[in-house]
Amino acid sequence: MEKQTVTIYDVAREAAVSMATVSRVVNGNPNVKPATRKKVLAVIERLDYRPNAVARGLASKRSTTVGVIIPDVTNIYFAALARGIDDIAMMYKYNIILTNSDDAGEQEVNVLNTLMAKQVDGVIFMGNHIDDKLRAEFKRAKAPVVLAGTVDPNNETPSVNIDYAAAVEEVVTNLIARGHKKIALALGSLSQSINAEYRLTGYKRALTKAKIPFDDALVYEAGYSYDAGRKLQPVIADSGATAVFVGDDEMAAGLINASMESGINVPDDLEVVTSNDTIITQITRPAITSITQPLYDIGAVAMRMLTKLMNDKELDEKTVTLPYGIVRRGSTKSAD
Amino acid sequence: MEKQTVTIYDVAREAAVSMATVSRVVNGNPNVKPATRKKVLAVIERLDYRPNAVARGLASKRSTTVGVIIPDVTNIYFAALARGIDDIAMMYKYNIILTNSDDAGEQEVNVLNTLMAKQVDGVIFMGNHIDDKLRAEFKRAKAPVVLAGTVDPNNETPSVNIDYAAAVEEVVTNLIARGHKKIALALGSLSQSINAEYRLTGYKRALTKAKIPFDDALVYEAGYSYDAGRKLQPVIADSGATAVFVGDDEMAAGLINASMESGINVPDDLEVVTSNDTIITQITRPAITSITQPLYDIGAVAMRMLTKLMNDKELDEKTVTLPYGIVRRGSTKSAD
DNA sequence: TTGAAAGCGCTAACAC
DNA sequence: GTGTTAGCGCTTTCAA
Repeated sequence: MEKQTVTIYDVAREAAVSMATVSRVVNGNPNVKPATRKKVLAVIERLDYRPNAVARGLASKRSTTVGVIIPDVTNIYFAALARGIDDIAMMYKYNIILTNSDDAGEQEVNVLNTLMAKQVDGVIFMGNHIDDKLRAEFKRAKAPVVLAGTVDPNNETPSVNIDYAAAVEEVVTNLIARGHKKIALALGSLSQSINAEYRLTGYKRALTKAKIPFDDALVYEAGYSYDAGRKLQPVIADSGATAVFVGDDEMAAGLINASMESGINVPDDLEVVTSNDTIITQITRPAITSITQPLYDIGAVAMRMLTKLMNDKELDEKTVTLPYGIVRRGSTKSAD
Repeated sequence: MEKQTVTIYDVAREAAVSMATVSRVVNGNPNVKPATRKKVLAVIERLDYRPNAVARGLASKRSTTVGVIIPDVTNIYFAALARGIDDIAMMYKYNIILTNSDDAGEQEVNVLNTLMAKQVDGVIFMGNHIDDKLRAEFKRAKAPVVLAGTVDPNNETPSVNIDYAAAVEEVVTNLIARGHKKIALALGSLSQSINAEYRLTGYKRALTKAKIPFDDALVYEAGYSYDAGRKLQPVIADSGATAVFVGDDEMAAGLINASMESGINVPDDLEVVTSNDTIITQITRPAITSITQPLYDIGAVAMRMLTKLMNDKELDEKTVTLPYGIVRRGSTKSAD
């Protein structure tokens, strides 16, 4: 299996120039006489020389790879961000080391450390919660970190998001306007700040505006999965809620399917609104009214910010808030 | 932003041992006196020393990273494989450089080359088609390549798959047994061998067994997307087909939703069977009968094979065929 | 415009 | 059990 490898030194010898010159032509340095460049290029071609990025990384202290920490590639929401990240990374000649963290703090720290060991030039972090431990690691890291679709309540780390609180507030306000008094909130764990500090906040703001008392019995912590949604359905049915805002599309799909199966009509008996506008929202019947987010762009913008940081440029704004929307589909009754 | 970096040399000096000894304890080499090890470990702790994986890679010629080429992370099917790959990689202390190829030959070749430049120890390739150009690159690569969920008709590259032809044959045979004579085949491009040489083959075998003449007007090349499925629906409706086998779950979902909306009942007027048993198949109404594949395991097994190859071990079998199943859901009529 | 030479931080013989 | 010494393949001053 061992194939001999041709190095910059071989090229230099064959072309009768120095390694430095070869390095210059490989790196597009303009200070090379066209004739020399041509000669070197010919030898490179003939020898099929491929620069060794690892050696280059060691010498230059830049690996041209960035780490991406994702809860789970299999999660449609985060996968969409990842695609935006990779496209922009590629555009800037970076590669992505992708690692799943399962949203587990310990794993996130481990992964971050192995990424640093691999000398990534930067890191994009996606997750549902950032605790002090993680924040400390970000600070300690010698490469910049940008959050994508991930909130840091302390606002210490640059990030790209939508205004989750405002979006939820708008959704719930719409629901209230249509007469709902008991609106359930189906979220992931409240230990995650996106839920506890943003979605819940938006929800409460809407209630307050409408002078509806907050009832924490209507707030449910479940998992972000289809089955979690199904399991939650009877619980929500018992609560007497007539509408529900859900934090994850798959969960919303499970909730809707289970409702319809048990004779609870969506939207007549229960209106459902979800969060991420993934393809799931179009596939269910009824289709799901959802907050819309520029998923791809969240990733893309985060990666753009990271490239700036990696080149020691200043960020125009540390916290980028992209616009959200709300798209009405069959899971809610038509506008009033 | 520059943080000074502590090297193996610093540790050696502080611990009053040689670099070699530090290297040994870092790498768990047993040939170190416990007392020495302890002393070194203490210094490592105190200095917060982190080995530089790039330097290690250059010196040892092993980067402990593998390249993963995926058509699109956003594709639920491939994402599921990717998760299996990453989990096993992590288990073996490898990291994954993930790159999207959009199934485009040229991009696949580029990406493969940059992965090789980064000195990956191996590559997992996922895609819908392998042409001669790509095969040549695989051969030329100095790191082993394993295909996951991807067929090489020439069988030159190690791979992990299910028996697509047999699965489709079984599906179509079942359909025929229930009285269908006109069964459509909704696939991706026939230039992709998984379609042209496997699914189509299985389809034809089933027809032949039942002495039903093959009609290529019933074979449709569409895209692997929800919208492609929707667009295909009227075409299939016009064909007079009473059943259809679909090559992608999202496409099947689009086909089903569009059918129901235009008054064609699934499964009464049109039975639908799909290929990948992703979560999509449970979300639609009716839910979709599907071939089941051990998605995660396809990735996991491929990665296991790759670890063997990377350690110059022999493969028990070059082509691994994992078992498939068929799960009946609402998009087909109940068993006869 | 080009070359010489000194590393980058680590591993891997080899010697002791 | 431990140290010495070459590199790994490249970038990057510094001189020329």
